[in-house]
Amino acid sequence: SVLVTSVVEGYCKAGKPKEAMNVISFFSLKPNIFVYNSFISMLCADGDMVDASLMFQEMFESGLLPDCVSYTTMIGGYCKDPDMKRAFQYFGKMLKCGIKPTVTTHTLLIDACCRSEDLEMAECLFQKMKTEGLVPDIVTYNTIINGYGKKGNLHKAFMLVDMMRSAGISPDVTTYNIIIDSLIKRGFTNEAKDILDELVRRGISPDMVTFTSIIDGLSKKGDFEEAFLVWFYMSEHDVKPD
RNA sequence: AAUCGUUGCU
Repeated sequence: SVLVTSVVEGYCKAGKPKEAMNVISFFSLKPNIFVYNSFISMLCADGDMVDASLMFQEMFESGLLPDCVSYTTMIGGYCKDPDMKRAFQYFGKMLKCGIKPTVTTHTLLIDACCRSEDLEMAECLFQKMKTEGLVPDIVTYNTIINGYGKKGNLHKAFMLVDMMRSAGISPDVTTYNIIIDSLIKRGFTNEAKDILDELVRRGISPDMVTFTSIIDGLSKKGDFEEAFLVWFYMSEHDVKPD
């Protein structure tokens, strides 16, 4: 069993989840739900939704009922694909099975809707989750702020920052990075700098993402001197790498 | 203990 574990681990680390699962079934071992979810997650990360859905089905047929994480993982896989039709199919399936989608499930779908430029659907999910008694967290807010920001609707993005504050959630470095990147990509360089100042004033440390976002934006604008100054500022201060 | 969601460049 120690041997099996290490062989399975080896296959997983080598990025071969299918082979690892074959080893498990060869020894007629019954994976539990955590093992199944981990494997489904690996396949989804690989973009292999064919095998992910096969494994989801296999889990079902072996008598293990997929849980919220199983469904959310599958939805996440299809959102990345992106195959929103199937993503929403799984969303419907989990509702039908009486499994309550979580904040994570909704955030995942909101993010995918934003990426497919369907801000209406994103907004709809955002409203719906609240009526179901779910409380959007900082990731949900950052996700939808990013959706509006990237689309150039900065007014709405700032409104959502206010909304999250009223909900008692303080914007974090990711929130600021999203706003700064959205501004700079639309050419609002000075406004982006103001936000950078605000971030520092609030005691948040800018990170690598903050600066690469600014430097990239300035370079694409052809403002290499400014870009260099920011780079210089960055090397003078201790910027946390990821 | 171990499985799902958000920001830049590449």
